[in-house]
Amino acid sequence: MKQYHLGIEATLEIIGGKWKALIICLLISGAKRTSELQRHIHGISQKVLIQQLRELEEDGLVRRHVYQQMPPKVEYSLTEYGVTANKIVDVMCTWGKENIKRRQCQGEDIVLLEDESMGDFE
Amino acid sequence: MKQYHLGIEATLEIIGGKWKALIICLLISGAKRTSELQRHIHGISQKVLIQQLRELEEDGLVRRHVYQQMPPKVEYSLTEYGVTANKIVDVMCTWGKENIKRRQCQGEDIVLLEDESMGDFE
DNA sequence: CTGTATCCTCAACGATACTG
DNA sequence: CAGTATCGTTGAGGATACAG
Repeated sequence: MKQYHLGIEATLEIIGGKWKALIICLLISGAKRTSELQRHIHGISQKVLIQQLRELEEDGLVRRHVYQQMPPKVEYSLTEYGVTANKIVDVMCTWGKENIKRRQCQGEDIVLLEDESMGDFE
Repeated sequence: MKQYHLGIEATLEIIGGKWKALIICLLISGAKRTSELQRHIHGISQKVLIQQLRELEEDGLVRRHVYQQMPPKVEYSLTEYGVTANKIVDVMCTWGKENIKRRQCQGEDIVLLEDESMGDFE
């Protein structure tokens, strides 16, 4: 019998990885292909990306859709349950933006480049 | 110049570690001693706990207060800024609880033992 | 393009002992 | 009790090559 002591423990197990919240964040704006995701997640390798997607799939947050065609095309999207994680990701985005502003005011040399090219292209 | 593409990236850098959100969660209910924290965070070693606390301190979320006495006593608490992270931790707790319920309904053998002994003692 | 399989590296973590 | 130092382990993640 697995035991938790706080709700947050379960949350961290599922989206506590280094990249998962970010992946969900990107998928909120719509289904994305593997390569698309990788392009938007700076520093992640293909191997790890796919691995994280698999785990999110197992936990019921992400759905994988294969188009039978050549060349291959695969899209990942959020399940209805995955969409509920929106709540978390959303506050994380907001808080993060404020954090960046705060640090800029303190003189840190950082910048937030809002990615334009995300909504709908392909 | 450090570049971010989404607000959430900054958030993950700061509280994306394995334990940090949990630590903040525990500190919301009030200042805690090192040993107290360790007791509530199952599976963390003292070394890592202190390390994470130091990082949270550097990022301005946590304050360290040393009582000059023997035996030594140190308490950690949230700064005003740390308290703002409440928003994130709070949804994570809520979502986690719902996640546990959901999985219980699906037949998983898990349980959430709400820690009684947390608010005020000592 | 998507995904698997290897190999390899490095940093995070655990355990322990020790200091104040 | 709080914290540091050291050593050893392990596993996550990177790089690359290759298959469908």
